[in-house]
Amino acid sequence: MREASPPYLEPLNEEQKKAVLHTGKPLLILAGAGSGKTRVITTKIAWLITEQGMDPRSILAVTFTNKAAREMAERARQIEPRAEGAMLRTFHSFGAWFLRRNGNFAGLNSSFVIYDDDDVISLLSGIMENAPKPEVKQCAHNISRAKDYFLSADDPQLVKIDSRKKFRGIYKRYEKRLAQIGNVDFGDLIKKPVEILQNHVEVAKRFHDRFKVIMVDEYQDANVAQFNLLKELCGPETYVCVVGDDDQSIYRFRGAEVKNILEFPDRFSGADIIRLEKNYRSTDPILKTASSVVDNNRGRLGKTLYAEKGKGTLPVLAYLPNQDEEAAFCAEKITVSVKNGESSWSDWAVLYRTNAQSLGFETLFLRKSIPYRIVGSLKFYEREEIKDALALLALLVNPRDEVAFRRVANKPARGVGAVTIDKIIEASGGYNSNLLEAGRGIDLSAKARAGFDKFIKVIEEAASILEASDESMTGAEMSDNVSETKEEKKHKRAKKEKQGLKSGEGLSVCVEKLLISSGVAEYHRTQDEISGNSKIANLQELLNTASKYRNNRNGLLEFLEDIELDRSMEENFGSNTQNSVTLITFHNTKGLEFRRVIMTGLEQGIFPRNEIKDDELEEERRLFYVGATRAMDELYLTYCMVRRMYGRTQVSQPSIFLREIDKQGLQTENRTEQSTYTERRPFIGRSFNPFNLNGMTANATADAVIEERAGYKRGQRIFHDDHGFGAVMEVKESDDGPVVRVRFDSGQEKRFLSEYQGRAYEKVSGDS
DNA sequence: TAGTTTTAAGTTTTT
DNA sequence: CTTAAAACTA
Repeated sequence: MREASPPYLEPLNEEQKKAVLHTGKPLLILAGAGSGKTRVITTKIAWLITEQGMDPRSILAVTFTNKAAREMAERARQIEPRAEGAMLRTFHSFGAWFLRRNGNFAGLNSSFVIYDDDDVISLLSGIMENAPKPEVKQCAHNISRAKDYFLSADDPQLVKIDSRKKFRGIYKRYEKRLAQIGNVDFGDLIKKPVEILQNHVEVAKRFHDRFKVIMVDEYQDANVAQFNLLKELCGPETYVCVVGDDDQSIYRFRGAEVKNILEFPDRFSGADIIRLEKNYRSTDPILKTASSVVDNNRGRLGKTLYAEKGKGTLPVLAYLPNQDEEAAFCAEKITVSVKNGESSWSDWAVLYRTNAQSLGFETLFLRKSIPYRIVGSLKFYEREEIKDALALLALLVNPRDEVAFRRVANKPARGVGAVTIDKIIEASGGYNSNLLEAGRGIDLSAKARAGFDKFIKVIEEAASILEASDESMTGAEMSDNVSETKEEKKHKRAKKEKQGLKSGEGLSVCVEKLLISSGVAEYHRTQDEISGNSKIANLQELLNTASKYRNNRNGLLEFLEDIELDRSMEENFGSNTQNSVTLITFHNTKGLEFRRVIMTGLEQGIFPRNEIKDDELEEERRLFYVGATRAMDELYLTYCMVRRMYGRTQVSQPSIFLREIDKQGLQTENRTEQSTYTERRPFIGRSFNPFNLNGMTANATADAVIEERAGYKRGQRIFHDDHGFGAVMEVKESDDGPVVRVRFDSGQEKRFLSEYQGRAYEKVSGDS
């Protein structure tokens, strides 16, 4: 039946073509970085539609980040417009979509709200009465991990996550409370759908009938629960195709199991494996640099990537005096290149390990008028005023939401104190109890009663505005399996607006009313006046975003869900970000590419992080590999001599990764020579060669100089008048001179400024 | 008990 | 240095 092969297959190489045309059995595509896996997936979607006559709606493709999902949808649509009908989502957004329609099988109302980590901690601290905050956080984390591994509160395996006896009880109570409230956490978005599919054959059958093809991108980052979800979604007829690269597994800390990819052929019997080893993205020197680091890992399948691009300029290794100079270096390289017309702003990406590092680049780029955009979770949604607003909205869709209730019931103060709040929650007890109703029916002091009645009114009035424009949701609509992509939603929204539906205002009408009548707006306005914040401006920004949603219950649910699942909200904030430099964490770069990449902060303690175990070091190496392989043409690596951290300046040591790279394959640039810092600190003299990284000479020299200045050496035994005998653990620089860290035989550690030597403690001869 | 001031602690990474 | 928790005051 096949005629001449479609034109979009032309640019593919043999293996890629094989992967696209593959049918019949499960398929594992082992795709190295830059080997065109997104092209394979998107082309495959097009091919299935145009050549196999497949209904786009029966195709499901799952990714890990919203950005990847959007990009995939975009590229698939470019090849074949009908691909718009396919379902392209992140695992979590698929889970939410599933639960909105089938949550009733797990006793879940369709208008649940998704709790983020902060909400979970807040709920848990109510359960673990007067436990210290760090312990609550630990429990929250462990519960989340347990769900990653698909472990319920009664699972014997739970001890592997948390060995403490009480953990199981806490987990149980947490689950019970969450069920009473009727909300879910992130883990539930995966775990609950699996349970429903396992326990309800008829639901499973519906999904097996619906999705004939399931594809998973970045499969190396799937956790156990996500694997289970894939397994349950696959019926006997389903064609399953996963794409991954064990060298790019960077989410182990979140429960990702590389085993999933290694054991895929066992779990899906008869699976074929296709390897994509031709790299089209990067030049040979860039690929060599990336590989030389990840090659040091033990636990990997091992593969060779061939640079189809061939030769290119060598990556630049730059040594800078401090982080301000590091930012200046980036700014300079970028500006010069752009002004010369060699590149545009958007060709550039600045990568860092932790979000905190972005600040320095932001401030400098702002001053130098370098356009930039930050990719990553927006701290916008963590702000007090935004959380307040969202809590009010959450209460509107789910009046059982204890966490939201606690947050806003007495904000601004209206006489409903903690005691009253506890009383109301207590009274609500059990299932299906509306907190507002519960509060209405109990005895309260006159003051509390007046305040609480006001609060009820606020919520009810806002709800009535919503209800008024709600086209009531039919049961059919809820259980309907029809996919509704973002694009379709936008379409619908636009259409509604044309039909004269409060155009341009939408949901913001309701949000605004709520903010004003609750007094939250007024509260933050006065806060602004006192401390010169811009909380009101932030709330305004939230209103702008809300205006894009319909002013009814569904619109509100959609709004809250989008915020929980996609905190970047690019389409809402990204209007002026077309041509700008990208500031991004290493983790967030996964799946992206840039012509020119600057990897910053390559220092011990930053990247890789300090005090980590071997397997964690391997994950950091993979992270380095991911970052470096994002670069197409040019790669820059920067590290600093000193770095400010927690407000103190510390001498940095070059990242161990820099020692793993062959220096022959790099150009070096040293900007520390003329540094004023060097002049003030002559102890870092000629003998300190920053580029002599093979064999730790640089570090050893720097350390030795500091130790000499301090008059103490590592390992040395000392005696302290108050603390007794101990050993010097570390000698390092600080703003106030060398600092000595001592571990005393009693077990406790102390730090001393070495200038107090002789007064604070005497030296004792001998060593360990 | 609400709101302020003082003190301590702290940085992975994301859905 | 920034932010969260504890301690304190009105």
